[in-house]
Amino acid sequence: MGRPPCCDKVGVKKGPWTPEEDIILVSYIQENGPGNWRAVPINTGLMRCSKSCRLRWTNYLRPGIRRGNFTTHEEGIIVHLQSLLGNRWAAIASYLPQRTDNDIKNYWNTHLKKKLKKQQAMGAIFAPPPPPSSSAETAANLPAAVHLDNHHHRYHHDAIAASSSTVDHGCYSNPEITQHTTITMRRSPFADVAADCSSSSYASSMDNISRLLGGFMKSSPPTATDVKPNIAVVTDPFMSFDRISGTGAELAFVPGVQQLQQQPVLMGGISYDDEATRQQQQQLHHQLPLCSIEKWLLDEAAEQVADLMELSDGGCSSLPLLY
DNA sequence: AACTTCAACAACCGCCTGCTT
DNA sequence: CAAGCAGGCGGTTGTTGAAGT
Repeated sequence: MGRPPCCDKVGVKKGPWTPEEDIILVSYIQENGPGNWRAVPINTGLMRCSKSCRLRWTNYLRPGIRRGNFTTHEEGIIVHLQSLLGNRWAAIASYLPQRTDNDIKNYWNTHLKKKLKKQQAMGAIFAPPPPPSSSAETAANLPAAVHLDNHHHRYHHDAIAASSSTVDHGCYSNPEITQHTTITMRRSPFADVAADCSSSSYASSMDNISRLLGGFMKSSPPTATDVKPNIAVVTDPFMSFDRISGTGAELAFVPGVQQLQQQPVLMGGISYDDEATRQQQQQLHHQLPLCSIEKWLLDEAAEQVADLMELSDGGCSSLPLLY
């Protein structure tokens, strides 16, 4: 037979989470680590279903999440990836490690969709036909799994993970994680978590309640699960992480970062400020075989989109009809 | 000041896949 | 091998605050 039922729906609380519930959940995860969500409501006494607990943790409570204030660069990435992958928000979110799929999805639905609609309307009047380097062409270079199978998008992460070589810089390594993961920069779970977020409602103003719990997870050895929020990997060494600066660690950017078993680490812990380092990065970059989508991410296209989006913000859009 | 409309986003719902028993 | 659940994902709804009338 199968597993016992997750949680009976009778007596399950719905609606917004209270600070008390958040603290209970965070405290529990602090002790036991994320995972085994079925046990969470049972052991904590929370009148929430396991799914709700997981969602609350994944989208709002876990350290390392940035909320709101999407940069133009991030917008460009989202727009471009959406044009390639469709509404596969988890896949898109894997390229923006500090963003959750839910956040990206909401941002798309409330901001970007309108923005693009507007731009399309403008483009229909003013824009020339799409250039040869349109998304269709780019998509043609992607691994088949990327654009063929909507229900198996996780396989494209696998494909990416498998196609990406790993480079051991010896900065940090976690034996708990598979051989894919070789280096990460340890980052304080609370380092600038949502530092610049400002919101009035509880769910947003408490956008990371774990900050309230000093030393969260500090004592716990990093496991395959709890390392996730603390690391990030850079596949694009020249990607602008302007809004992430000051965190005390270089951030990582990795396909499938949300899926633990898929965390190949390509680079880490390197400053891109000086030219020597930049050349070093370029060398490294050339040494690393990248799969198509990563190559694409390194392509100028994303920047072009970002630039165009920026232009369009000024009210004079000439965005090519990529979408 | 009161009411209506709009925007933003948190959270729920249902489906799918893979795993456990 | 099959049944059935957990976890993950995307779509959608509900709630709240801001802006407009």
